[in-house]
Amino acid sequence: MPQKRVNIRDVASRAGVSVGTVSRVINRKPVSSETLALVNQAMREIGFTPNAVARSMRTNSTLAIGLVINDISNMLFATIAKAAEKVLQEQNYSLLIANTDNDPARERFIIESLIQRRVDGLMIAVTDETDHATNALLRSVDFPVVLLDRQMEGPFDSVCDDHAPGMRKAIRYLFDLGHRDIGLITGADNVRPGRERAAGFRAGFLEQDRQVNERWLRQGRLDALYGYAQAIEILSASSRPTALVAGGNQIFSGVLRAIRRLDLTIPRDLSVISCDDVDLTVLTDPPITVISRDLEEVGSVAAELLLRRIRQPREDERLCHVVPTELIVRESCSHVK
Amino acid sequence: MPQKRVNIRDVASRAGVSVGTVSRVINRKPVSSETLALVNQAMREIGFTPNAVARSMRTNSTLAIGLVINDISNMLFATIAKAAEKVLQEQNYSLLIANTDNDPARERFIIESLIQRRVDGLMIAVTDETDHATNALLRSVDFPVVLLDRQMEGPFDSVCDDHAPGMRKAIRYLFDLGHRDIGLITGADNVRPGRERAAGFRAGFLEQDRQVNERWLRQGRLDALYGYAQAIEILSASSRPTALVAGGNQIFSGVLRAIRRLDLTIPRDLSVISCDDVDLTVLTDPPITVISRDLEEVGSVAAELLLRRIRQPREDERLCHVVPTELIVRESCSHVK
DNA sequence: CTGTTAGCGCCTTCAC
DNA sequence: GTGAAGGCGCTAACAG
Repeated sequence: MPQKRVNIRDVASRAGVSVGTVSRVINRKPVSSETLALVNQAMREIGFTPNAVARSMRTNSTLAIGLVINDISNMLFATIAKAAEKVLQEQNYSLLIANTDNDPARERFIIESLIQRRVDGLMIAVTDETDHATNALLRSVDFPVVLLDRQMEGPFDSVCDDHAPGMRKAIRYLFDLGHRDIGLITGADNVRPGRERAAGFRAGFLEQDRQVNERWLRQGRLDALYGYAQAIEILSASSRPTALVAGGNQIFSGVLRAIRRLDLTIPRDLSVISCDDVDLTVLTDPPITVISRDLEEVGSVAAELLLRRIRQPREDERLCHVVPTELIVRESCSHVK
Repeated sequence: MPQKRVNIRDVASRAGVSVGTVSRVINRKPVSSETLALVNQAMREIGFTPNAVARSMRTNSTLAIGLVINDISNMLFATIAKAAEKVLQEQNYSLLIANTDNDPARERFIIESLIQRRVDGLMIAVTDETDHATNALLRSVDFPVVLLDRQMEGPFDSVCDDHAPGMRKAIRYLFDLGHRDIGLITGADNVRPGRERAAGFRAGFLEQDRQVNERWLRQGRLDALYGYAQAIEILSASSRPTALVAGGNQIFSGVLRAIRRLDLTIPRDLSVISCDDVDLTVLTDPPITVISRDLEEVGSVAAELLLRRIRQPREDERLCHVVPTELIVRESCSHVK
């Protein structure tokens, strides 16, 4: 573990030039080819590595971006993170990832820590869009913020998925198959995916001049446990829907668990549609019909939006990139009657 | 976007104290209760946020840890990352995540960037344990490094999983069921999980005084595409094994795809064992017998090891925490004959 | 093209 | 318990 306390000044004296010249070499500014060689050699000889902390301090830019999400071990966020990191890495930015675990207080703590670290930008899927403290904090920030499938008042760009239209397509599809008794389990209204999916669900029924059965519309959380509990409730009641939509990839995992537990067969006993295409929906038997979207697009567009805004922080209107949603029909839904 | 260019000096003059005193308040050093209140109020009034970059520069510590992996969208790494981040967050450390995409050159680039950023520590699952350039780079580093299920010469702590014994248990289990024709698809020898799983596989056969059928032992990569391709080859040959072990969670995904494609039924046509317990193995039908380990332990122990070493960088011998492996029997294997 | 110099914001002696 | 001063490593402005 060689302690490298070598700095630009050491390089300068070793190469017989000034620190300014070394700095220029590091930053690829015009330098005579002789001094360039000289400096490069000196750097190699004494094992110099530029100190990004000092540079950040001086340039007032850290080339670091924060990503704040519930849980990186959720495939959804992991996929988004990967795509975002790819874009950032190409531009020499680094990605700081922090999990809020759905805790607003923790979320705020994380944001403050990122502020102190002077990140150049932030991508965040806030835990609760109606949380005023978080909103105030995000508004107070002096770097660009991109919301990941969230809506909040403030000068934020966002990448949003077209959940509602997707859900309508799904409902229409189910109606076409003869289903009238349809359930949906998804997140609460304080978070865009839950809100939009529920809205699309209602819109789908409206379009058919049908009433939503409120007992079968469950809006709470987006996690597997919630999906499991609600599915058990809905499916073990005396009368149950003929089709159930899992409004979220983790919810689907819970729903499937419930279906196995109750020993139901898809699609004989129950038609099922999920959101987000993951291994599980493709590889389970039968393969599951899903409302899908390009998650990598979410991540890479979010990163690009951020970089753009960092480079030209014009005060003009905020962008909202919407990612389309698509119904992929597989074998998890059957005709009714 | 209020530009906050307030620093410790502004706070000091606002509060009518010296910068030293403000610094003491920030760092919770003893200060008279009056000045404490004074300073706190001043900080609030002018909206002061400590600058972690400047602090890092001064204290020579960034409170940042790097995590270098192939692909954060691999459940394996996502789970590890989550557990590690939790531990780090509690200690006020932040986590920088970068994907190598299995590219050694990119991996080196990332490591160098982390060095320049002066991270306080690094967790890494190197792409290729035999890569000398990467090894040299990691040895040259002046902060602690923890290897994630990898082995390399050098002053590195590591967290390793007990793959070989787990694989032996699996083989023994299959033999007990009457299987003699067993295949394994896993990573190459230049990466610990692949090497250990293959070793355990061979050991299992040795223990039974049986020969491994080399046609059915495939060591290449740990991704789904490789798993798929190899499974197709093995399973569509004129004679095929009665049992197949997927040596990795992504490989299993590919294997399952191949099985569906060839329209085989588990366990009637083929017994299957996978490694790592994920949604897919639990929820597919039938549920899959797996060699499992506690992935969260991997992440949290790695973080703890790192923090320990950061706090006391004694030169004493390197630690290798080994995480046990366990065979979870489910319904994917049947008796033979 | 190159050298010199003044800080970036903070912490840490050292006096008081 | 508090104030003053130096410097962490680097970049940017200016002068040559």
